[in-house]
Parts: sequence; structure tokens; C-alpha cells
Amino acid sequence: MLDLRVLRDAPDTVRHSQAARGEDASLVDVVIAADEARRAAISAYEALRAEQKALGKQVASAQGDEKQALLARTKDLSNQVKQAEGSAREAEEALTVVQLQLSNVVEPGAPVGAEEDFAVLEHIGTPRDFAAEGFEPRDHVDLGKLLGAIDVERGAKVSGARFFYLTGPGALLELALINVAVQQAVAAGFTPMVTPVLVKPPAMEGTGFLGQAAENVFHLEQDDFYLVGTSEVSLAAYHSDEILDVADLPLRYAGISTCFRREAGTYGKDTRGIIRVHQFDKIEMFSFCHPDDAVAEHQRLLAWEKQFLDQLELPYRVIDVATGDLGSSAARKYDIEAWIPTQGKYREVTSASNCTDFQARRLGVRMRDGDRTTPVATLNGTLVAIPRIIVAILENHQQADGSVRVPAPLQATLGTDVITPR
RNA sequence: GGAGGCGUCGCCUAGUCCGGUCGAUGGCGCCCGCCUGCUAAGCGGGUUGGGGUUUUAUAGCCCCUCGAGGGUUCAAAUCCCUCCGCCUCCGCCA
Repeated sequence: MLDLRVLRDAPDTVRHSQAARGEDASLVDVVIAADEARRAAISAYEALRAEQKALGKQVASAQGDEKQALLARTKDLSNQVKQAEGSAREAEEALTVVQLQLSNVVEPGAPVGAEEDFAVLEHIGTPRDFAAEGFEPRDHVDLGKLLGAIDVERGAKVSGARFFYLTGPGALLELALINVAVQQAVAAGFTPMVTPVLVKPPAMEGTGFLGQAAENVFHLEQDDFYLVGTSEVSLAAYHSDEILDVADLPLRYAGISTCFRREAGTYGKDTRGIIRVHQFDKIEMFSFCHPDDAVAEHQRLLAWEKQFLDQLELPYRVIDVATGDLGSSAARKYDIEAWIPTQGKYREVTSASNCTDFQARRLGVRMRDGDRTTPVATLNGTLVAIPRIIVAILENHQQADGSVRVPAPLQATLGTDVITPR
């Protein structure tokens, strides 16, 4: 949700942002008009209400005929107040409806354009040349089967398409990755958090997932719960309707949770393997920080993501996501894409977003800074999303005989430096 | 699932039976000032959050806010209804 003052004072900024996203710029004027209507309605209501209260005070002390006369007036006034109150509320709700449709203002510097117009910021590591090594790389599905690490057939049998079992070394791989990720996060000062995965509507709404992303959210009709697609939701809502002490910022949390995604509209996309699944585990970094510190914090999150990937010895690139491909909440987003040998391309494994004060305003997360309270900034970044990292590890570290080399930090939990075919 | 209790502006708390002077009490904490070799104590003042409006600004005025939402009434912290959360006991289950 955007600050109405920004809309009033600098509507062009918002119009340009909407245009850069490929969204409706004229919505700005709709919101401004709704805001004016709301303010007018509130003023009208408040004037009547003030009069009613003044008269009510006289009623309390009046006697006899005088009291009867006053009662006649206040009775009439009471109806007017009720009407005006209703109008004010309708105007307020009408404003909220349109206000929620506006996306966050994009950060200057973000590449303008559609999904494919991203900017590559850097390449780290070099993809292996399997032809030179003299063998054809297996994809992660074949490797997973060979190693007894991934079972997609039974995942489909039990739960349907886009479900899987991690078995044996696969399960250990997940535990190892979670251990290393959480330890890194704790060392960096994050508070590890195991979060709810079922949340009530305000949490989902507040984080911006019920807008254009709504079709990808699982909803439990009977109980009106949503299944989170990321612990970002539970973490962002953690401090909702709270006022934080500015001296305590930044507050950094590492969310440990399962994530659920409907993947609507992706039929035929990534149908093989575990690149795109309905349920997976993820460690997510989340920061509540001072808005002035948000851009720097964004860089820190990205640096922590790179630190994690570096120790897994995976080749990857960092991209600056184009304005047309940002979610509604993000002002800027950096994705890290790991090299997937059998696809011959880089695929997203982490994503770091600066949501500025957009989520915080919706969720009522504020900070007390001197004598004022203002929304904080929220940022989130993936530390590790299990399935895609496992895909990257298996495919990049495979050897000619189908075994897979285990990166050093994971060896302790795996109990070996190489996973061999069963 | 059953029975009961509770929810007041940071924390604790008065007020709710019997609606109007509650436009919310007091304490603690915190902030400012006075006093004071220093600190403490003492004294005085301030201290919920949101919104509207006027103004260059400071500041002021107004409305809302007693878990949330409805209702009754000229008028609701107070009466009625629904919901949410917490606590105690019982039952069932991991």
C-alpha cells in the first residue's frame, strides 16, 4: 500500500512506476479522487458528530420542557449522524479497494521492461564442460533415481503431479542444507524462526499475495486459512500492528518453513523433476529495517545469498529483475540463477526483494523515531530453497559413473564426500 | 468437544452491577523541568494510537480509539448479540 501523501504530492512518480511495470497508470487518478471523496465524507460526518456530542452534553444536565426540546433535536441529529457515518465508511472502503490495486513504486535504477529485459549483474564460477570431460550429464531426475535420493513416481502416486519424496541421501541432503543455512544465518545475527504455514487472510493480504499472485495461493475454504508460499508471509506479519523501537532495527529473522504453491498457469512448464513443485522447504531471510537503510540492507541480503551458494561451489549469475517482472510489493529484486547443465541455462534459485514500506504500511509495522511513528521497510531474500538447490548440486557435481560429489560443508551430515548409485 | 473466568491508552490497575459530571483513575516505567558537590529522594509537568482540518511553520481545534464487529439509546468502557484471543478445570488426541 502506498502512502497517500506521496500520491497527492508526487503523482507523476507513481504514474511512471505503474507504466514501467506495465500496469495501469490512470489508477493513480482514481485513487486520488477516491481519497478526496473520503476526506470530504469524513469531514461531513465529524461536523455532525461534534454537534451531536455537544447537544448530548446539554441533555444530561437539562430538565423538564427544556430537556424534551433538546431530545427532539438530538433524535433527528442522531439519524443524520448514522447516515453520514455510513457514507464516510463507504468512501473509506472504496478508497482501500483502489489503493490496494497500486503496486509499489519501483526503485530508480531497476531495468525497465518485461521479464526478459533483466540486467545481468555478474557471473560467478564457470559451468563445467561435460563434452570435454567425455560424458553426457544426467538430469536430476535420473540422478535422483540412480542414487535413491528423489522419488517423483511415488510422489505423483500419493499426492499427484509436482509432489516428490526425498529419500535416503536426498533427505540427508535437505537436512545438511538446512543446517548449514541456519548456522550461517545465526552467525550473521539472524534469529531463527520456525513459523506457521497456515495464516489468516490479513497476513496474506498484507504481504501482497492476494493481488495478482492470488491464483498461486492455496486456500482452505472451510476454515478460511491460507497456506503460505513462503515464510516471508508469517515473518512479515509477525510484527503486524506493532510499533518497534528504532534502536532495535534492523530486526533480522531466518524463517524455516515448508512452502506451498498452486503453480496455476504453469501447465507444461517444468513438468519433469522437482524444479517446480507444490510443496517444498525453504530458509528465508527477512529484515525489518529503517527505510533509509533499505537499499544497503538489500545488498547485504544478496551478499548472504552469494556466500551460501559460493560454499556449495555452484556456478551462478546475479540478475537485476526487470520492472515488469517484480511482484506488486517489491521496489527492486535481485535473483540468483544457478547453472543447470542439462537445461543449458541459468535457473532461479534465490530471490531478494526490497519491499520498502509497502508491506509494512499494510501490516501496520511501524517504528517510533523520536516523536513520530512511521512504517518500517521490509526486505526478504531466499537463503536456500531446497529442491532447486538439490537439482543444482546433483547436476553440477555429478561424475561420469553417476555418483555425486558432496560439497565440503554438507559432508558431515551426509556422512560421506560422495553419494554413489545404489 | 463440555464448564467457568478474563481482555481498559508501554506494564499493572480503578471504573462495568445502577448508561450522561469517564472527554477514563491511580501506581510503575519513561521524558522534560526545579531542587541538588554528584546520584538518589523530593517537587511540578508530560507520556495510546489513527484520522480530519487550519497554518510558511510551531501550535491549535475536531473526530475515532476501553480485544473485534454489530445492536439498543438522544447518549455505551458500562446494557444486548456474534466473533477472536488468553487462563483454569474436565474429556479426547499427538
